[in-house]
Amino acid sequence: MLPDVSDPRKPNPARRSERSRRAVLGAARELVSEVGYAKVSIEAIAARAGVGKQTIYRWWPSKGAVIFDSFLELSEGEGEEGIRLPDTGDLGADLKAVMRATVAEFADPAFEAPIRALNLEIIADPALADAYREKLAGPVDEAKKERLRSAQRAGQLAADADLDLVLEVLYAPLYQRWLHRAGPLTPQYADALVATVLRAFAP
Amino acid sequence: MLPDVSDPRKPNPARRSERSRRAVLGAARELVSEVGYAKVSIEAIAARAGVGKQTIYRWWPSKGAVIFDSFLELSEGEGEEGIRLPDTGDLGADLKAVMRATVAEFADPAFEAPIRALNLEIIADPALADAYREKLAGPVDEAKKERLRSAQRAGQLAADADLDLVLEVLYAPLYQRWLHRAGPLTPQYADALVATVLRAFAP
Amino acid sequence: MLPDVSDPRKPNPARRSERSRRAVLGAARELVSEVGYAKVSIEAIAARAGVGKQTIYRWWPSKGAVIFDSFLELSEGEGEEGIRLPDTGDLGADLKAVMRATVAEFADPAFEAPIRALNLEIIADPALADAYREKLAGPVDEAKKERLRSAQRAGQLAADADLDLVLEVLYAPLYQRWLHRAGPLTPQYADALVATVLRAFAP
Amino acid sequence: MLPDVSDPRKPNPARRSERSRRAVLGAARELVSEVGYAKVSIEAIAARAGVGKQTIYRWWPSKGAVIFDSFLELSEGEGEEGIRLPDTGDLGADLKAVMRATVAEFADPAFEAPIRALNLEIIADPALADAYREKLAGPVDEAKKERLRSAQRAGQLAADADLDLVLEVLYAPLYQRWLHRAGPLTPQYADALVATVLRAFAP
DNA sequence: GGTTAACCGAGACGGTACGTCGGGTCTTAAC
DNA sequence: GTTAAGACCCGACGTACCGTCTCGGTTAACC
Repeated sequence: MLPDVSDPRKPNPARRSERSRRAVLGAARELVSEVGYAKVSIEAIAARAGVGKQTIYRWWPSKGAVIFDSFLELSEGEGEEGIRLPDTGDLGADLKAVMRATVAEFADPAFEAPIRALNLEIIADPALADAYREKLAGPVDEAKKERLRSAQRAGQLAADADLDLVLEVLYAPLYQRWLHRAGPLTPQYADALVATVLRAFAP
Repeated sequence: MLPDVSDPRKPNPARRSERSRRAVLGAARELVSEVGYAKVSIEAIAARAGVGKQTIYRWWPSKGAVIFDSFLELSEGEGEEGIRLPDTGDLGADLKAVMRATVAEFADPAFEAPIRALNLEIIADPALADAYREKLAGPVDEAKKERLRSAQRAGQLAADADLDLVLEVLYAPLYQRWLHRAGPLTPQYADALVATVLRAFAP
Repeated sequence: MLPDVSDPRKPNPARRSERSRRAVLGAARELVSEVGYAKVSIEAIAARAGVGKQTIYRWWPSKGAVIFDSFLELSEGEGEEGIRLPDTGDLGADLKAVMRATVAEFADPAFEAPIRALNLEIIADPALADAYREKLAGPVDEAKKERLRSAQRAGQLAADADLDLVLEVLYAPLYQRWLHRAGPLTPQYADALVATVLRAFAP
Repeated sequence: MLPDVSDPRKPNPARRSERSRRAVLGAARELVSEVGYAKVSIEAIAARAGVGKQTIYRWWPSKGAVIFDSFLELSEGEGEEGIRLPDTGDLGADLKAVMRATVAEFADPAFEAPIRALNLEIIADPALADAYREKLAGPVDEAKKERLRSAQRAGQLAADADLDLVLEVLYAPLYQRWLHRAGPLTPQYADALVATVLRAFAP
């Protein structure tokens, strides 16, 4: 057997220190909350984590990747497969509940800084965008689509509706408002989006 | 009347060098296209523009502000009041044309770097976001709403539709796809968005 | 007749503002005392004096020249020709008095900064060294030599003694000690120097 | 024992790069010769040495200290204990030889710039003055005093003469002339100083 | 007594260097 | 062989001054 040909001095993950990994991700999370994404430096993460800079460079390709991983870490184990939206049989009511919760989450100033940081990374770095879609957004979107399929079966949504499009029409306006700080995020706004989608994709 | 109390050594705009201003904005524009937003440095802008660094720091608060201004500069005088959307009387056809053009613009790799740069700034800096909405997005949005009002009068759009919401539903999904590189931007996608809006906000 | 060939836009001294001249020299003096020679900037002198920078550049070739002039100003009118050393007939006693006074002056911390500044300039700039010898040191040295000649006539000093050398042997050790901070400047030290000179140049 | 409380992030000298140290001192030496002390910048030293600026700031407190060190380096290993003045038994002859050599050295234009630079630093910075006396002047002065003691034993010099004073009377006039460019440095001048000292401190 | 040339204050300009921060690489010692 | 530690080279930061260059506004000399 040939030795790993994609050689470039790859470290051996088997010997990786779990202790250091967690310390780095924890420090990254703290620092993003404290000083904001732009002002976080690898130097500071290493110092806070009590870790050599090299240890960070060895295992992550960029500052963005570290911080992204620190978000991943948070969301993991959250439900383990178990992400599932409420299904009372009334699509409108269920969507309103979910959208109002989303609006509330975005409006929480405590989440402002880290979520914005996460989005800046994703926008700037295609690789992170892929990882985001696969690891974070993907499972959630799948759960949402599952609820929509249930609605289709119940005759509350056009059977031929493009579910990706439905989700985009539902979430993108909210996302854009928040991203651009273009207006207030209120429960009424959430309701309006749900109403719009129900009308656009009625059977 | 008191002499401007917010003293901190403000420079006198009357003596500002127009020559330097244009050189800086031009250099900023070039550099963003060449190396991308993140890698542009004030140092490089000053060097390229043949200008002292202090001249930049004197008139702009941040790198983002310089680059933002360089975009503003581009769009100015573009229409001078004259932004107006086509109005053939057929809202669907007109919107499709506009949306397809927008899709094409976003897909053009030459605009990728600068537009992404602009968006990163806007997302990261509330002050720039305000300026963006007022100076760049505002006039365009107003023109779009004007077209929608025309459609309302023609009975092609619900008279009580929230035009801000209409625009968001129309553009935000497209914007999000592009921002997250979440899928291809095709003419079909543009058409689908138009169809969705027409259905959602039908009279 | 040719117009002044050494043309380079010489300003006309007749129109020079005496007010500005004094303000500049005063500010220079103050700043040297406050922050030390090395940290004085032309910018600061101009600001303190309430004068445009150009006004300084118009009339002085360098920072050193300004500061040097500020010293000249101080010493002028001091005696107008009238510098004369005490002559009681006892050379030893007279020299001791003068040397002890000199020692005391050098030891005064208030004079430390400015005198050191003056010396740094003189050492670094040959032109200023010439001006110093002519305008400041010259008259004083001449007065000292006059006293020595009186001593020669009185038979207290060798008639063929090289008076420049005598002065150097008297003052240079003191000067060097002060300049290099190589030891304490005491009245005893002054006395020792006088004794040395009297022995070396006894008739 | 407490760990060095004067904490401020002191670097660890054990890990210091000898390569960088020598490169910096070499570059400093060259630049002083080429452009003169005042025009040497830390930036230029770093560039010439192929060294990061931080490496200089890490190990030296000021430009003066770097340049001073570059002189120290030169004089080291020069004699290793071995500084010793000629002792033919004839103090006058020996001193004349030494003083004439000193005069010749000072008159050499190649040494003018660096030596003047060294002196400016010493005069301006008390810390460097101390280092100078201890590391450079000290050993040489001790050798000179040794020769003088030998002369005292031989009855050529007053047994109670203050040797520090003797050295000052011998060297300070010469030093002052050179520093102020106050006159020519000739072998005759050297002889005159020796004669003066011999007379002043004759037994 | 009115014109005009100069000096004046102010301060923006293109630059150089400052001293600091952080990036990413490399070395050392400890485990 | 990975780790914590941290020195290294490098590039950029934002600031301080440099010496030059307009600007209006006095001001003194000459018409």
